[in-house]
Amino acid sequence: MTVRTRFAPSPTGFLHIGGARTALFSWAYARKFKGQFILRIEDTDVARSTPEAVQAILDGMSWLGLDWNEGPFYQMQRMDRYKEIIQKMLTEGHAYLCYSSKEELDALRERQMQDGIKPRYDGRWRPEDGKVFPEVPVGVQPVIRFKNPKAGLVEWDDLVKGHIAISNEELDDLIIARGDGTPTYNFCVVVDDWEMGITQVIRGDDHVNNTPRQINMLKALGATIPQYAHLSMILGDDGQKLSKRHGAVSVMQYNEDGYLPEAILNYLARLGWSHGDDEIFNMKQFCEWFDLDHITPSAAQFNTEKLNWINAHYIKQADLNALAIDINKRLMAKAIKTDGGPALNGVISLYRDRANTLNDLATSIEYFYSQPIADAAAVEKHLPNEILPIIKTMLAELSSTDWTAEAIHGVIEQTVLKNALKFPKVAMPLRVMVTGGAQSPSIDAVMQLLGKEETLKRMSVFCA
RNA sequence: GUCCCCAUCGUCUAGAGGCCUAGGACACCUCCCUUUCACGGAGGCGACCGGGGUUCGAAUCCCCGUGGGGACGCCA
Repeated sequence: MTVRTRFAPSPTGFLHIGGARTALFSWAYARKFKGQFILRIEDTDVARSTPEAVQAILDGMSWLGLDWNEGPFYQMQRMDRYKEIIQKMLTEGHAYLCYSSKEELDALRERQMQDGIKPRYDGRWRPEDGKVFPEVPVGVQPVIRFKNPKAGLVEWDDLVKGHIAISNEELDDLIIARGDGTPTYNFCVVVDDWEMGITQVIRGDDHVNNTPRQINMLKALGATIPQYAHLSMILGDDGQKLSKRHGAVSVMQYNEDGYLPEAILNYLARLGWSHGDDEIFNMKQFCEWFDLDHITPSAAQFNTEKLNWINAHYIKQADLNALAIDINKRLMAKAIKTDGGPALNGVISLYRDRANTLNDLATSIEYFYSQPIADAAAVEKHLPNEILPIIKTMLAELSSTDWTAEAIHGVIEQTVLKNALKFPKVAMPLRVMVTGGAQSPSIDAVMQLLGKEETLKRMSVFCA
């Protein structure tokens, strides 16, 4: 049987890191088995779903390069089909009308909590032999409930967590259609997973408790039951749960922050899944290696430090021209123009090994394209007055030097020799004058790239 | 409260009864390289939640405890 997996986000917000990993794993599983990956938008919560969120999810997926074979399917467009099936369940006795009001149910729930039992619907409108029902209240739009089996065990072999069994006594008759007739999540998932022929449902841990209900509905419908794989959640950097209020950010934020999609993907792949000691691998490799057997059942804490390390790795590997285009954009966003300045490719080559993010990289090379503001502490430390005469002499010598790194290096070395100094005594003042700070790659390489005119100009400012 | 799940270095993880005096990676520390800072290289620090079993032998299997998490919506 062909593997068919799906990613089924609800468009109530952006694609965050947890959703991205779920999508990645579902995608990789389908790719590994040459199957299909399906994207389905679960937008039945009309009040909270927005077209902006749909777009944000699509953007996130495409930035990461997670492509799908079918869809996106929108559940709101499948209303007719859901209603048809609900009608069928009603006729077949798998579902029934319930006239309990929300207030009534809230009160029930509260009482049950107080009594220390699991809150659940008590089945007051559930049709049973010889049962006498209360009078049907007027003006109440009934909801439709699934008639869950009362006894027995629901069990499945979770591909991540192993065998799980839950007693039907723990389950109540869940609502499958609201008062206004729109079907609810648990029902739509069941119908869609069934009709879309999903073979492996790979989703978040928070759905474990929905699984037995879904299996019961699948059984009532005579549907094939897919395999389930429940992924543990991703905790924030601080070990706390990610939520809208705390730490959950859009994957697109990582784009803005200067992370490469390859790095995010590679990092996410290793969060909760492993292949021996392998740390760095591309998506082609990942799709070959990926399996559900090596997924950790416990929650994983997000670690930005490690992400940074992986990102730095991919920056070193990245195509130089692509890097230049990206960095140029980031500089432009800060109103720094690179045309007319030193060639970006050269500058980036000099700096790419030192950056954790593209933003770091962009920031570190800003001084090539705009006047640096000299760091006062660095000036104080590396530019003592007694060095100025030496700098002046060097300035004169440099103005008649061929502008190659070797020639520049030669001038510095001669100066060092003539004045019986250590190399840094001359290199550091130059670094501060030219870059504005005390850290940079080889100063001769920097000066060469910056250009003769600009370098001498920056030096003379300090010699005035 | 009830049900379900989880538990190896600070973090991500390897580990499917002997290969484990527990391996790798990030971070941290030391040294080397060096023109500063990085990069890179070489070392180092650092963990099987506790208690009972099972077994010749347990990080690995079982039970209990403890701790953490999730679910209990006319949300998904």
